[in-house]
Amino acid sequence: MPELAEVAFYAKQWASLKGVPIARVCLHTWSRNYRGMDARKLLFELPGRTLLHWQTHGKQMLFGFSEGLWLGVHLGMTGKLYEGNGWEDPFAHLVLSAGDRDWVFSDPRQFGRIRMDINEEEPSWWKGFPPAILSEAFSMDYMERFLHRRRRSPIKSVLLMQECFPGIGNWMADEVCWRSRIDPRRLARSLSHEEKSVLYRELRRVCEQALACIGVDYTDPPDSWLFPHRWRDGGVCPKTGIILKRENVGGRTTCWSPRWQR
DNA sequence: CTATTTGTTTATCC
DNA sequence: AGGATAAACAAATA
Repeated sequence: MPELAEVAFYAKQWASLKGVPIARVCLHTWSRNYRGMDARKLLFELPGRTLLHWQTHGKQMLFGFSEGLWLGVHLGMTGKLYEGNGWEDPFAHLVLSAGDRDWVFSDPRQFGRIRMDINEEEPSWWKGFPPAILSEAFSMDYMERFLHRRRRSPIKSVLLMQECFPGIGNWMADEVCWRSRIDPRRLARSLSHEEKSVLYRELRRVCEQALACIGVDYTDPPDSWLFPHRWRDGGVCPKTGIILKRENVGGRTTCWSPRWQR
């Protein structure tokens, strides 16, 4: 379930690998997680190297190892990173070991992606990402221009486009629409300037607040959010007490509060 | 057995 | 050309 805050959390789970030279690497070369690369390269290149630093951008992660090795990780739909016993996990697809400790990438559905580069500089695919939602460059004006370009799509679908909203996924998009009191099915062009400005504000607040709970220790957001109610059968809007509605919007199941969101 | 899943890429159609 | 939409990917769970 990794979106912005979950990705921030999972990236931190490998922080304890920092400064520990990798002794052994285990993986399945056939795994779909390695599409576009030769997984055997990891077996040759990773042992002996040390994690120096890491960063995230939206749902993307980049781990920088000694002597210019970069490991890119995307968690897809069901990926996770953790420190623990890799042998106990039937879906472990990459296990880095040192002493008796394992750092594991696990992903049952294999929609995630691992990539490796050897280069002094950060790999080229890492550069040229759109501005992070919480950065200075992500201005109201910038967001409005994108909404105009995507004016014929439902606002829910627009929020899921990583080219403008890096890190936003299904639950965050629903949360932002709910807080902004906007019906997720509405086309982007139907939003007034006032509504866009509420959307902009709530978008940034959801990112900030999700990073402060899920991003820190995976604590669920409180019951005052849509989050804990949206998948529950018979779930009720915390604002109105009315039963939440669920419907497919732009190919994704979407949850909203009928009277509350217009 | 069927439908569903918090993501992305590709094909197809407009 | 650029944009919208649906399907595909894999495997668990209800």
